[in-house]
Amino acid sequence: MPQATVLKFPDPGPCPGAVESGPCANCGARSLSVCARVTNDTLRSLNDLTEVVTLKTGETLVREGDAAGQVYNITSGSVRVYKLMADGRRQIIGFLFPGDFLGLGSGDEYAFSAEALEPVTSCRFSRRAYLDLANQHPDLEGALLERSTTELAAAQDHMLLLGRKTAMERVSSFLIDLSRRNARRGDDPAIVRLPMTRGEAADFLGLTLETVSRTLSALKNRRVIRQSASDAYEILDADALGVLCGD
Amino acid sequence: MPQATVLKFPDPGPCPGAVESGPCANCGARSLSVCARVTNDTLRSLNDLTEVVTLKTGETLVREGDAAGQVYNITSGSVRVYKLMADGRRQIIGFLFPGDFLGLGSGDEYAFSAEALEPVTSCRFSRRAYLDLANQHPDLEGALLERSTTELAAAQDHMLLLGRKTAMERVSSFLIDLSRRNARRGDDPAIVRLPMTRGEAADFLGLTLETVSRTLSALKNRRVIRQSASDAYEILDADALGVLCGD
DNA sequence: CGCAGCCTTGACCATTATCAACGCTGGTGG
DNA sequence: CCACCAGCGTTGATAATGGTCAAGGCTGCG
Repeated sequence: MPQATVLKFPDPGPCPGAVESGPCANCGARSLSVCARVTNDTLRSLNDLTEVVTLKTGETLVREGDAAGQVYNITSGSVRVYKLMADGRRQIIGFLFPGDFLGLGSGDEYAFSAEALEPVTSCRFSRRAYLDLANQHPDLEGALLERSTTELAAAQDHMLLLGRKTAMERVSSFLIDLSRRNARRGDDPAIVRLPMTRGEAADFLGLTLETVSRTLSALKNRRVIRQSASDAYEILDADALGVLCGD
Repeated sequence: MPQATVLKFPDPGPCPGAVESGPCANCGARSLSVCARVTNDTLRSLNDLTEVVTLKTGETLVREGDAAGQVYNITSGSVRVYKLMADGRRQIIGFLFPGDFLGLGSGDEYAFSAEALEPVTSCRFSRRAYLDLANQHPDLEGALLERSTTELAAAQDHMLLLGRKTAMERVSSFLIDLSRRNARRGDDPAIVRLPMTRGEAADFLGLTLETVSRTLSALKNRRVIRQSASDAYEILDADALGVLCGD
């Protein structure tokens, strides 16, 4: 089983939620995730209980059923979060990118597993300590609730996708979603990177890898997207994609 | 458009979360939903901002896109929560039964609509006031977070169902889920009531109404379930159902 | 250079959707 | 009071979307 490399967090380093692209433009703290609501004072407290964790491709962050003791904030790379059925069928619940949290909304045990899709760096801290800290900092508590609300809304959108959308609508929605997440992080929304395999995209979209491949090919043939790197597509016609996604 | 009947809450009446079956066995408060964690003092404060709302079949509790000003706690009846696509395709996000909350984990706007599946009574209170109160009562805040965690876990289970399960596995999982919810409310887990139409069950399970009907017939023919009323089934072989549900 | 892993494409198949007919039930109005 | 009708449920026949199986190509790494 792969083991994570653990480095002690340098003091005074970036706060949880910091990303490689640097400090947040709004609050000056090096955090994309919580800056809008959380004071620098709170951020300093968070710093004290953080350690940096780096993982290689395929290494495990959390395992379904394990005690939910830790929270991660991704600072670089990407992560797959998934559930397995007894016979090996896999549903990927979501992909995490820099700025995203893992494990905040868990009960006593993680209800999912999470693995690095590519080399990952993350800030890890105790979930208990984080929740205690949130109790003392209403601004952090608010950010936490807002975060879980966003996550739930995304889950509901994904239920609509899985339950009612066609293959073309699913793939189009996926590209739009990735593009929007780029925009939120300050990356180019026209260039969508797909760090996951076709099989992983399929397990996220409720399809097979062949159907994902065929559908991407169809979008290429229609000149809606263009392959701009081995793992990236350029969106040529965002309007068409918006129509194809169904909503 | 149907209009809800609004009655002023009688003082000192049941707290939000109360159900018709009476007070909670643990804390004495008439609440199924928050009793495990919330003090009677907090409950009294909640009482003050509550009004009772009754709805007839088909009436609307909240509409997707409306300002998320109110929270509901269902005390009797059942509710469908759903999202629509532009062309009318519907994904039902979940069904609510007595003790369930609606609208707690919302942003500025509701991301879904909700309608009464049958006559409903509920306690309604201001979301803002509720969140403010939660800020002052750590026990309530904790209950709130726990609730949103549970909801998220349920959403993730449902994603697995929608993305990866067969029709038989979906219907079996659905029956098991309803049975478990019965047990949690103190009802008989062997008798599952289906207050929704086949079409509504289908829109929840990502199937068509015909497939739901056929699958229930197959379960009847296999003597796994038995129709015990026009809208209820008895689970004859819970073990078989457990195998059929896939996990 | 060769191999492993991933991607693409084709041919065929199966699960589930669609279309259709008909039965049941409960509510309404003659 | 009974007949009719609307809405729901069941079942059958057929169709289509996406899955399965298979072959071959590309890329990167040892």
